[in-house]
Amino acid sequence: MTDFKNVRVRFAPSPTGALHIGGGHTALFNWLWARHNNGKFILRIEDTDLVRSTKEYEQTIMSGMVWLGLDWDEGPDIGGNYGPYRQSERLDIYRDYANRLVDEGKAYRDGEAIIFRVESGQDISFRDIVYGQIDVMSDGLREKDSDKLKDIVIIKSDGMPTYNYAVVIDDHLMNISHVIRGEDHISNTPKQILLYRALGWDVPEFAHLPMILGRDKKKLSKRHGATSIYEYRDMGYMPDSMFNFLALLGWSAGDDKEIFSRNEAAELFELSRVTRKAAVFDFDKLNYINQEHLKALDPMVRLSMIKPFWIEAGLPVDEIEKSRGVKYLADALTLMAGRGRTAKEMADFSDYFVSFEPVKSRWNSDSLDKDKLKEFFAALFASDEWKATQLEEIARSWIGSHDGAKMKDYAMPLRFALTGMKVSPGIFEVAEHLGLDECRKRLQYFGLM
RNA sequence: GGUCCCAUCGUCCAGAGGCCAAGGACACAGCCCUUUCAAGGCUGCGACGCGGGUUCGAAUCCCGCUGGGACCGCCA
Repeated sequence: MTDFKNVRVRFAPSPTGALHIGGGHTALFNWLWARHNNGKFILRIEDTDLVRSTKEYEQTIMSGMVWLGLDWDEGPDIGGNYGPYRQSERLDIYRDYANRLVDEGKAYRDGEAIIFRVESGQDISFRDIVYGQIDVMSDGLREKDSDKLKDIVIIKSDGMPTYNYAVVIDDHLMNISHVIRGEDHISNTPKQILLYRALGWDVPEFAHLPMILGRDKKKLSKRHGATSIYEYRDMGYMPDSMFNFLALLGWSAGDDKEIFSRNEAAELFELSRVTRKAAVFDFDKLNYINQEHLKALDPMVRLSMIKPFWIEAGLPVDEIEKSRGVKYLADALTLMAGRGRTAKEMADFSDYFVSFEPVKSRWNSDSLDKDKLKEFFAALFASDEWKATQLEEIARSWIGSHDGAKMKDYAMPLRFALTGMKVSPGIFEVAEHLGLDECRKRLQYFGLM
């Protein structure tokens, strides 16, 4: 399966909406196959639906792909030897071949449209790389609720080609070796094969991909909530994680490795290992994968992922970066190790490193018995070094020498005063990182010093 | 209604006749660690839809049933 020469695959979205999960999944598998074989990944815009297609969506889809890390070798923006890559710019090509079909008596005109005649008794079976042999006879191409044979419209009355026709012309002319697309296209394939034959062309390899379903096992749609790739970005999922997660829907390398990079996936990917069963989009797994990537990230890169969410929350990130340095922020996130599954969660859980304001609004010290705490904090601040290990040591010995004192009765108030949260990394580490002055400031504010 | 596809733990995958009294991951439960929550470690729960074949032997092959899904548009 790896001996294919000159692999050329394409992702051919119609610009009628943002890049959604299903489209991203298809694009991803095409990219994987191209990169695995050192082939070409082509982006082709199928904008033949005049009323729904827009340039804005075309742009959005491209940025969605860029975000996912799917780079293409030929496309409307960068050109290539097989252009144009926008179907609306290939109209004369479709026209010419349609006329040829009419001249040969294989198609006829009806109104302004051109329609391909479907003959009965044609064996239009094909072998799919993932689904195997699929047997179909042309007699099965019927009109809905009728037993009439259904001819195929190839040029619409508005002069635009139909999907089933344009896809054949383009895939052939663009020298596509493998047509990799969603399983919902399996039943379109026989029609396209009829067209390939009428035109006298060889058919490419076909590989259909399993669908992605919602939790209710219905085709993923708006009803299931987020469908656009961008919505995931905004929720705090990172591109590497989305890539990793999507790659695992309908494919596995066969080993137990589930967390991997784009390059590792490209290296291991095999079309023959793609699953046939539709897969349910599982947020739990996505969360897990995102968390794993979050943990593994280089500190500076991690910071760049978290920063936008801090800024969105109105925190003075740039100010802190200037006064305390980027390393302070990056290290703060390293301290968060494993806390937070999305970038947004991690940002929310660590806001107190950026500003004291959110802490003030989250907590007050009214119900505390401050006298004992003040004694304890005074002991802490007497430390000759503001280091976590040292602070903890002092805390333990202070607690050991005070009858009935428990660590949590002192550590928790400290945690609340410093973070405003009942949950945080080890509180002495937090204290060390915040620094003596900042800690004093916070404790004083709460009347604990 | 017609054509086609699919069917292993709740979910994602492994399994391509004996290595499977079915393995991993997520989720869930419990324990350990512990100043909290995570992370980490350990344990547990949990599936081959049903019925027939073929075979010495079937999750794996065949048939039927059932259950899902896709398509049948001058949308893609």
